[in-house]
Amino acid sequence: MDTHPKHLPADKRRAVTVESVVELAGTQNPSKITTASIAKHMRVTQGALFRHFPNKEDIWRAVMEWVAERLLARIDRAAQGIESPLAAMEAMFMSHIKFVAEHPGVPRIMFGELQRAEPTPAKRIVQTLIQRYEERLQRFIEQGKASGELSSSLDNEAAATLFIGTIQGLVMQSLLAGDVERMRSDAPRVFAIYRRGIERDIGHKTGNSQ
Amino acid sequence: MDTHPKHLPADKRRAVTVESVVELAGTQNPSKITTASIAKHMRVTQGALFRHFPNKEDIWRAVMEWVAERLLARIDRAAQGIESPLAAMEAMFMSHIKFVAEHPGVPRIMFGELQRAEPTPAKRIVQTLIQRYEERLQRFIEQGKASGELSSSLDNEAAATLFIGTIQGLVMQSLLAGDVERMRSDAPRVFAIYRRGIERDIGHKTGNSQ
DNA sequence: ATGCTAAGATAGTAATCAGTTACTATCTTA
DNA sequence: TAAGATAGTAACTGATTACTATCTTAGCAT
Repeated sequence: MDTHPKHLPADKRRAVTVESVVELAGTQNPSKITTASIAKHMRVTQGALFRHFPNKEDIWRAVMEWVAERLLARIDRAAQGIESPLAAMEAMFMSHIKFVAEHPGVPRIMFGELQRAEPTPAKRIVQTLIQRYEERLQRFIEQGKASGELSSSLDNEAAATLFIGTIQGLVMQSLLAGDVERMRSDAPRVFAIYRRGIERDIGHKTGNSQ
Repeated sequence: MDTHPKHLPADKRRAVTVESVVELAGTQNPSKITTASIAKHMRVTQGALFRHFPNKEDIWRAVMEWVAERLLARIDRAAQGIESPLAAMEAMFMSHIKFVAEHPGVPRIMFGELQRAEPTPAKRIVQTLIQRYEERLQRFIEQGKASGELSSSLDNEAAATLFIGTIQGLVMQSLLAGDVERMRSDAPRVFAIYRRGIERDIGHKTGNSQ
């Protein structure tokens, strides 16, 4: 069981490359990831990368596809089979956080990509990812309104924006602190406030009696 | 009135440099800002920059100081003289958004700096900025609880995290869309949900009667 | 006017980057 | 088992980077 066979079929090698980039992004600024550092991480010479990718931009495109695919699959699986729309949204939220905690490089990559002014292929993919994410959210929000779980006066778009923004903010804060675990522990507490902001306002017990 | 005098006193030149970087970051990836591009933007040769800054890192440090100073001043001024803690928080929120909309380079710079793994001087400054920001929020949250505007069962830390996260998410979305104006128009709608999440739950009219 | 000095211009440097080239090793299959 | 296809290596190239050494001048005090 050699863990580092010299020769790999092209598709395997491409997969290894993408995973290497995701791993590297977990410990360093994505814009500082060079083809040389990627190659070193996967124990291959720098030139070998260009046997499998026409250029570096295409490596980033492949990375973003990997991310988008996995993330959407995770949140879809998390929400699957849950009756309550609000509970489904919570499951989406938590699974998203879990995914990011497992791959700390992912938010770095996404934030980095969104910085770009020019519309790179990778940026395109992030944009459609968020678009699809919002579609899913909108559906749950509609259902939630219909079922009476969510406030009927709720601003759908704003609610979706805030959902994603909440995650982004949470992730950003833990990147800042350099503490991935904080993200996990803060997630339920922060979602509780978001939840309170969108749900129908019956059943709250504020306990404020002053 | 020559707008481009050849020689400037050192402090003026440093100020011009910082402003140039902020402007450049408004239209391009901060990590792609080179000393040459900064110099070109301010109509000076590249080498001239190093008469006023020992190295590039120190330019970024100066930029971050500029940002931190201005942003804190703006949100403090916005909240000044407002009785209601909740209203003060709303004013902080809106002035922050306004500041970012005026300087689209600022979030790019901050996000970019937070990406860094190594603790650069500039990153340090962002960290203390957010720390001070949170202090101010905590104060308003405490006051809000005391005055009965905010839910007494509110999780202070989570509320502060979400406040900042909400802004970050909002800004990120508009960076993504490449539309700064969207940020301005979405801000009140998104804040409304956040507000609902933290305030005491009397007086809501959901209108949900199904 | 004159001389001094801070600010800028000019023209470099070494390091690093993505991408290329000529060649070699390994796998596959007829 | 020979031959073609695939994957990898080593060394390189031109472009770009932050930074520097040396020369020039603008603008000020006297």
